[in-house]
Amino acid sequence: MSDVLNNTSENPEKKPTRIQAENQRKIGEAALETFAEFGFRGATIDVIATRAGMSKPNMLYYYKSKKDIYLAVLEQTLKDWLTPLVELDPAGDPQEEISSYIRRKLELSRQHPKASRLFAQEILNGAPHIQPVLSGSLKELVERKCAVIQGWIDEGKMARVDPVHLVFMIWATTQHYADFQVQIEAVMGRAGAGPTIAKEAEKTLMSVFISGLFSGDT
Amino acid sequence: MSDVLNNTSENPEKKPTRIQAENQRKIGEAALETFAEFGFRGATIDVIATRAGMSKPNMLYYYKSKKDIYLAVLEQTLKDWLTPLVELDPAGDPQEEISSYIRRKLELSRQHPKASRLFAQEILNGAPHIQPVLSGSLKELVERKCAVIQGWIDEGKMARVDPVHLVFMIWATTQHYADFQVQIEAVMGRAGAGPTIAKEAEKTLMSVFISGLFSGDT
DNA sequence: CGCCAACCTGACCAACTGGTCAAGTAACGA
DNA sequence: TCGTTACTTGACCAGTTGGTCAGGTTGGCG
Repeated sequence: MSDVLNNTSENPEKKPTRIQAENQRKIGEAALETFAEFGFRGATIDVIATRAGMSKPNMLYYYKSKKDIYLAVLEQTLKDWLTPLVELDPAGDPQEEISSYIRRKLELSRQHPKASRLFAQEILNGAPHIQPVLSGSLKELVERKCAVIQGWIDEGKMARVDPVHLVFMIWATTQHYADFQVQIEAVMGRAGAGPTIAKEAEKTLMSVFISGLFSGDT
Repeated sequence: MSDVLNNTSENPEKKPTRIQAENQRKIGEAALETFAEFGFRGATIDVIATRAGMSKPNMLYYYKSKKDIYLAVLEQTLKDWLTPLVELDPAGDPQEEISSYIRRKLELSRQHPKASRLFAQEILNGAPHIQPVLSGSLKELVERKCAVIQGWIDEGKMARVDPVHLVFMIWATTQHYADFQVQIEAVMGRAGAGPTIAKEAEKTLMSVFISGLFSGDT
């Protein structure tokens, strides 16, 4: 009997085969794409398996259920997601720190738009799988970083804005370019101009945020 | 035979009965809620019918298919959606116009969060039903209004930012409070404090946008 | 009151969905 | 080379889903 599998994240067993690693990568990619497009309920494991280039039973050999696949890919996404905020440095220069936070978030949005959309879907669906994370570690992280921002404000180093809403503004504006990509491309009338749009976006965001936060009229 | 029904938007027939109006309203409300939460594929007509308080066949007596229901509610949403931008007045004072545009969008987000989420779902799904609208009348509207903003910029009345990205920023920040409501409430740790959050949000958005756009250092 | 169209429903169906299983094939160390 | 284990699959199943239909009930108007 071989029941060593389904290494979602629980078994303490041996290292994965080459085939295992490769197939899990394929599945992850296909799942990300599919869940990002249709949400958990709307996505079907048939579609995911097809996009991953394997049969449905074979996919279920690696992850034992649709939910398992979803959780695996969501977990990875979530981790990547928080990294930029984690890196906001209390000891750094406020303007520099906020600038590079925005830049990092924009870059993440541009390089992993599907991950952003997956996350958006989860939240839109009511965050049924990650509610605890949101009101747990995410809340805690946000509070910690908001305290840092509040400190900068109190020192007169930036405009007096509500830190948490500022964070929301940054999340909103940066993720927008991933989540609403279709709309943006439609409105701007050029589907292939990703890099150009990204450059313009960064310039605009920077301009508004920086002069909105550091222009001195607190 | 009675086949006068299915007045999605095509038949040129007589005015709707009181029962008709009432049931279509119920269906619309339930459909909005359900599609907003699960997207087109993830929503089921059973759930919609149940939430609307009627049997599935009866619902299908008013709209002949799931897609019909979806299109009806999406169409209405889309109309409401564009109103604030339409009202941006070229003859008005730039700061006043942009301020009230943001305020109107925020208000819309607050009063119709489900509509916002429905729209977000449609875009995330790749906008399969409204692509033409996006690259047609929406694109046109945005271009017209961006020309107005560009005019203000050229007259030195506001900061030199790319108008279309400014519009995206406003869309992103305002809709965020509807689309990511669950996340916001989780992070802020108070589910019932809608009005309070909205007030803080408006203050923060205003502050950043206004001093970002009108603080004079172009 | 009597009639007709509007309204409503349980029962049904074919297609799809998540998931299982027995059995077959490929990889690889001894 | 051979046996064990990892890998893969077609066929299948039970539950769900979008949608139909024949027939029953109700509202309102003459």
